Amino acid sequence: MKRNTWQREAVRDALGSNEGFVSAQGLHQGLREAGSSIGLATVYRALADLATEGEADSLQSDQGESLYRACTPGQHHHHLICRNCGLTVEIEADAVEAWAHEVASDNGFTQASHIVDVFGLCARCSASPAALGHGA
Amino acid sequence: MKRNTWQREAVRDALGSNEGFVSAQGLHQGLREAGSSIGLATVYRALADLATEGEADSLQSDQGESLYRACTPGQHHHHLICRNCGLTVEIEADAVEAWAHEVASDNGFTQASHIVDVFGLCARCSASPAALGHGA
DNA sequence: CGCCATACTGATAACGACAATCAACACGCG
DNA sequence: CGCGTGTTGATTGTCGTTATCAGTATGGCG
Repeated sequence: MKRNTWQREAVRDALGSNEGFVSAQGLHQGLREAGSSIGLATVYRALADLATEGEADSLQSDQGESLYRACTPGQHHHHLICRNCGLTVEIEADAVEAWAHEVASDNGFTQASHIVDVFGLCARCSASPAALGHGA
Repeated sequence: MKRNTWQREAVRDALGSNEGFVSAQGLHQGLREAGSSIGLATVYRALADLATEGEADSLQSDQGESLYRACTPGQHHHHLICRNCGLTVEIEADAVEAWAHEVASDNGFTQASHIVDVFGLCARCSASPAALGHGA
């Protein structure tokens, strides 16, 4: 049986109140700082569950860290992510979906799935080179 | 000065003689079994160098492992990867490149880059359900 | 309302991948 | 041949994630 725990809710809530992708550890730290006594392992579990149930999307950062973000459930979409501030925009890509399946078929592949994410600098970060953090 | 060592060559060679993506540790193990006395750290270094120089492509496995594969140097391309046997086909996707930049621009993003990989089952694995290992 | 079974929690240990360390070494050059 | 230095490789450390396991809270039921 699946129980209804405040911890699960806390993670879901923290995820929903975040604009970009967050790491499990970052989320845990944020919750702790907000006064919660939630455990790290629980955050990992909750995030894994959320991702499995389709309520959260996950991707891997450059360093191999898993990042999570709340997403529109039951809808296939991709992400446009700001490399600097983490701002994330959900994007749809019917054309890309079609292309992926076509390419797969052309090569005899079946059961095609795909990973498609676009990284860049959002308008604000593009306009603020100083914020890029590589100031000499 | 950059030296010409047999280790670097061994890694490059091992990478080239492999059809799909390999993990650093897998490659190291393979070289060891082939009689080489190359060290694990050296394999990591060589792979990182190769990837930096554009002679190898890298992607992250589901478990967060970094996988490498030899690729056509200096050319931007993506991959169609068999989920079962690892067979990899290089694919070009001008349309997707254009789409990615367009979507980024539409949302005010600059310096767009993207991750695009397609997974599926290759013709052989599609025809051999028994090989999928989850016989039920 | 209180009890019980059990799913869940959370601190910690284990684990795996990877990076850093550092002495020994080999390559290339004079 | 001998020197300088980039490279190697065994080992250690770091970091993210998962497993462990006893304690706890949840929710159904008497």
